[in-house]
Formats: sequence, structure tokens, C-alpha cells
Amino acid sequence: MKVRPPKAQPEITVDTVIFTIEEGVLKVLLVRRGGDPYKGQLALPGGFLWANETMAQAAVRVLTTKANVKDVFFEQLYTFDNPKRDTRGHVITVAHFALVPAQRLRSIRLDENVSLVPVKSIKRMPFDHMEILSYADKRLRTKLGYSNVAYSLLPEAFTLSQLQEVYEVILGHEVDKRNFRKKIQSLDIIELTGQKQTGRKHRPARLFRFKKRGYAELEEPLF
Amino acid sequence: MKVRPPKAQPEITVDTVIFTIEEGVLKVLLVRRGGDPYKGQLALPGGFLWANETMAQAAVRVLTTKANVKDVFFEQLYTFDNPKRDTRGHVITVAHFALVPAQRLRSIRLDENVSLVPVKSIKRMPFDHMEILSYADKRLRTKLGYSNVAYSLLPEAFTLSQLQEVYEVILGHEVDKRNFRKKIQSLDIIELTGQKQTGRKHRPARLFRFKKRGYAELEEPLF
DNA sequence: ACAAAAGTGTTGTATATACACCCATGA
DNA sequence: TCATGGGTGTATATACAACACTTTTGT
Repeated sequence: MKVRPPKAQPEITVDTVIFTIEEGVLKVLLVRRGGDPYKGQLALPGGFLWANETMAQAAVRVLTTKANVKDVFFEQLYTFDNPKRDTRGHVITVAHFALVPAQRLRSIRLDENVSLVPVKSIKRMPFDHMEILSYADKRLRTKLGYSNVAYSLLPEAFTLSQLQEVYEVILGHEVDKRNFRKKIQSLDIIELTGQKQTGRKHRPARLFRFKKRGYAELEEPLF
Repeated sequence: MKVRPPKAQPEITVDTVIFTIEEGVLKVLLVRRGGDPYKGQLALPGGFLWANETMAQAAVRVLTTKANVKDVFFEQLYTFDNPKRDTRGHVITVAHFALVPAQRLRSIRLDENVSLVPVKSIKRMPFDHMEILSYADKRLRTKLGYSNVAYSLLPEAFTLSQLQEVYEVILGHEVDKRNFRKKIQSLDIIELTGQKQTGRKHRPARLFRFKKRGYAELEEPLF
């Protein structure tokens, strides 16, 4: 008879990187930890996986309870299992990332234990959360280039300038207005709503919508 | 006091999609299951995570024991946790994929419980292994376009035709010889060894090597 | 001398980039 | 009438795609 070593019995958590764009800046929703370890520090929202729950359900639960949002885009990122990542013992985390239009976070934002922090300003976080954040940020940039995920950072109707801002903020550099419009309109993923923006002190912009609200990959990459 | 539901206590496995190219065909290493469930069927090699083991270590263990290879390229793919994926109960699997040059699998291949099967011919596998395989296959195709992973499917020295074959087999279509050579040589990732292939009944091909053996992402994508 | 794969350039077409002015509105 | 962002076209450079013949070796 072969003797097998014991199976691992790690605990499993789900952590979620919730991105939004506010005031032209890419931000992440962080929560202040209520308990040890790292009590009082800002960290990625997450929690233990409950019995009879899938990862996706746990991620939805985190999004609902911490950010008070439903039906937003999210996907699994990566599973982090560095044995030293949690001082409490063997805890692995299945990281996810989500994208939420800033307007939909207004309800929760009044709180002091939940804040939207510019990604570029974050220097330290508990556990391996910096690593998770970097990973999510990179995935977001890449994904922007071959999918329609931008829809999930905008209201249903938006102007081309708002759409362009999403790209500029995430890519971290400006893009040419005319070329951007030519390209994005050639992709056949957005359409005119027929409405126009009102109440601005300049020429009203036409409002567009994504033809498909829901994740889709582009036939031809944007970059 | 809040009452929290119990934490999940799933078991954790690691499954590995081991790709290789043999006779101009993309193949996967499958092992015949020795025990229930699905006893006797071909499935992706894998196993339970052991105590005090990281996912990467478990993946290396699978690669060593099932494929008898060391120091090959592999990376984590995705964590599959569909609650019905394993009839034994709550078992989640952290899937990985690995790339191995066919020559390095010669040692193990004599066995009847381990076989290299063309990806396109695989119609059914136990658990959610078909889903894992599709996911890996897609990742491989994508990765080929923005990284140097092709190195991990070839011997250290190779001809441009062999390199081209790697791309054609994975992409599933032919590419133009002159355009391919122009492009690949413009990327600055391969160099001449100075050696030539011998013993063929045609003009000897120059042998190249990858400048960097180890994973790297291209500055400029190939496609 | 024949078979088999290696090796090599040019041209047309499509795509990407750079760039500046007029327009519609609110104040 | 002024300030603000909305909206548009062209010219040039670069990248991609299509394509055929000569070379070197083994038999």
C-alpha cells in the first residue's frame, strides 16, 4: 500500500478588486478592516467562502454587502496561495475584479469605513493585496483592448467623450479624439440613442449606448 | 452578535493540461483513471493538494510524476468550482497548463495508462475536464500572440520551419513563410546558433535559439 | 538529375497616425 | 460675445498581405 500525505485543508476566501472611474481617475473600493490581522487598515473587500457557495456567489455577496451594487461586470482573476500571505495560517484567496460606474456607488460612499481610493495613490495594503491589485489593473488594461468591458464603467447612455475618458484613464495616456471616434465607431459595438446630453454650457453631445450590455470580445482588437 | 454561516470546507485539487506538438498535431497528455469515479477513463492528470504544498508545487509534482518532466513552462489557468463538477462532494480544482517539447515526453510514453491524444479528437472527459481543456487551448492561442511561449514547445535549437509549425498547429491555419520569417526576426527574440541541421535530404536549415529561455511578453504583439 | 525543404524581395492595399478648425449651447 | 467642449476630414507613413523562384543538400 502506498502511503499518501494528508490532504491540504486551507481556508478559502474571495477578494474583490472593485474598480470605478470618478473625476477622471481610476479608483478602487477599499474597506477598513474591522478585525485582526491588520485591524483598521484599508484593504480589498472580501471574506471567507461559505458552505454551499460558489466563488461567483461569494463575489456577488461581497459586491452586494460592501459596495451595495448588483448586476455589475466581474470575473475571476487568479488564485493566490502564497503560504505566507496570511498570518493566521493556510488561507488561499480567489481574487476577482469588478467594474462599476461611479454613479452606482453613490449610495454607499457616505461611509467612513468604505472609500474610493485612486489606484495610483495606493502604496501599501495588508496581505498580498498590492499584488492582487497590480494583477487586476493589468488585466483591466489588457481586457479593454479586446473586449467591450468599458460598458461596465459607464451609465447606459454616454457621450463619446465619456467613453474616450474611460480609455484614457485606464491606459494612462491621452488618445486622439478623431482617431478614437473613427475606430470605436468602426467596431459596431455602440449605437446612437437619439438623445442628446442637456444642461451643459456647450454644444450638446449625442448619447450612445452599447449594442450589447454584457461582456463580449471584439472581433478585431482595439489595440 | 451576528451569526455567520459556516465556512466552506471544499477539497482542493490541481489539474494540469500538458500540451505538446507531435507529428504536426497539438496533443494533450491524458492519464487513465485508476480509481472511481470514472475509473478507466482518460482524464487530465491531477490530484489532491497536499498539506503544506502550494498550487505551483502540486502542479510540479503532477508534471514530475505523470509526465516525468522538470523545468517546463506552466502557469495557473483558472479555478473551477462548479458545485456539481465532482460527484464525490465539494471539490474545487485549480487548473494549470504546461507546455513540453515532444522529445522530452519520450521517456514516459511507452505506458498504456498515459497517452498523448490529439486535442481535436477529444470528445469526452470526466468531470469538467472538457471545459478546462477548452479554456487552456484558448489561453495557449492567445498567449502565443503576445509572448515567447513557443520556446517551451521546441528544443533549444530549432529551425525557422519548426518554429513556424508551432504557430500553424496552435493557430490552426497556415501562415506565409516569408511574412512569418520577416516578422519573427523583427521581434528580436531569437538568434542564430551558428549551427546547421544535418542529415536531411535537402538543403540544411540554420538553427536558431530563443535569446531568453523563460517566459517573456513581447513588446509588440505578433498578432 | 531529381526530390525536398531552405531561403529570399517587391508591390499593392489597408491601417494607423498626425493634425486644426467650425459648431451649438449656456452664461 | 465669450467660453466650453462637440464634432468633423485629409494627407502621410507604416504595417500587412499576396506572391515565385533559386539554393543546397541527399539519394
